[in-house]
Amino acid sequence: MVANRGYNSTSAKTRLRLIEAASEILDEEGYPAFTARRIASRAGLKPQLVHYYFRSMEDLVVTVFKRSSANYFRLHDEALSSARPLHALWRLNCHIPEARRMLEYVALGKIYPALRAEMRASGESFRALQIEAIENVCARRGIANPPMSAASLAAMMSAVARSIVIENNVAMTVGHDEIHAFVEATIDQYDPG
Amino acid sequence: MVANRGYNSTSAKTRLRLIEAASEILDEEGYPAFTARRIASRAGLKPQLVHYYFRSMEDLVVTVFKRSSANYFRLHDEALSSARPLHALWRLNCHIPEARRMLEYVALGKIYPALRAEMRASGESFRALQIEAIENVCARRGIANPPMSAASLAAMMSAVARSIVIENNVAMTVGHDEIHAFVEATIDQYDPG
DNA sequence: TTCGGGACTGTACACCTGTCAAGTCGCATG
DNA sequence: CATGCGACTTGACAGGTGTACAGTCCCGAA
Repeated sequence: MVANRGYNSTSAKTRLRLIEAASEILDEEGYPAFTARRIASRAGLKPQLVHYYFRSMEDLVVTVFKRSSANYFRLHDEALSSARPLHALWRLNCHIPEARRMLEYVALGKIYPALRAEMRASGESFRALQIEAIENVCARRGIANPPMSAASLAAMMSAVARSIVIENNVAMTVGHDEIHAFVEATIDQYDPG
Repeated sequence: MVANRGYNSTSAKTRLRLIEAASEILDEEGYPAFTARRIASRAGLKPQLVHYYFRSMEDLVVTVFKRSSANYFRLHDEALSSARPLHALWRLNCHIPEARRMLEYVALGKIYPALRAEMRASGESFRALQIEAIENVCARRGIANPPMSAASLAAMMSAVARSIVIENNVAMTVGHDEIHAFVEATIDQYDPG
């Protein structure tokens, strides 16, 4: 007779190893390598264990994403609490490994609806936090007429950073330095150093 | 004995049907459906014909991309030759089907190096054309100190448009209207209506 | 010492993928 | 009429995918 199929054992060591391996695979080889067999082999485990600990690949990818997201939340929170929150946020947005990973999730989102839902939830809440942080900066610095609204600054930062990463993936470079400098200059108007 | 394997017959009707079908599949079902069998079935043809007309899936995807790209070149050229080139370009950038398609190519680029190379080439040349067009507008209108450099405006337009589409894919909306309005307002400073 | 249950393994299924080799058909040319 | 060749079909290969289910092991409680 079987089995609890440790779906819920959030602490099981082997389960964590799988999550870790899946995360590394996504970072190093991208979404096409996100398969049960590759992940298990990366973790030094039998492929069947993936379905012992996770109902399905969708379940796994959502779990991995949630972990990424929680991790990112810490960095994000740290950035927004720092002395110059907007610069810190911009630096975080431009952090290549994080941005690349998000791109893999975008691809996997085409396949797994539950992942899309999770991405939407976390994406919206990160953006809300950013908007709040930008408004706080404006209030603190007494900036009444900022160059752009808080929402559009937040959206622009993530759009530009994401785009640079996408284009780097195909070895494009034209305009990257310029747009990067422009965003930095814009941020400087809020949060001068 | 076989066969010329119509690799080069650029005009063969069946070959064109396959390219057309591949293009539609990419638009309607996305990169996961970009397989020889699905494409052939969509074209009402036997799957093996794909490899009769194309050396490999990579060969096919590159061919399809080149066609997209050539098509897009016409729209792009038309936009840049219009009375208000920057607004027309912005509208083109925001045209959802085109932007979504590009996203599928990004995903497929992870798998096919030759596609990446093609994307790089066409991407760089589109951007160069845009920069030139922006500089022309500045010269024509006598704008000596534009709000941002031509290169960064071009990069920003495509970054923002692309990002909105990515986020729409996961049903995110926060900040879209605002950033869209900001880009439009920026463009207005170059090319007022 | 028995027993139960959680952790893991072995084996397998059905399906899908890109790719290939050989054969067939029909038409146009000699 | 024969030949040849391009267009297409048949059939298959090797490998990959997610997923299922029964069996085995081991350890801790009774």
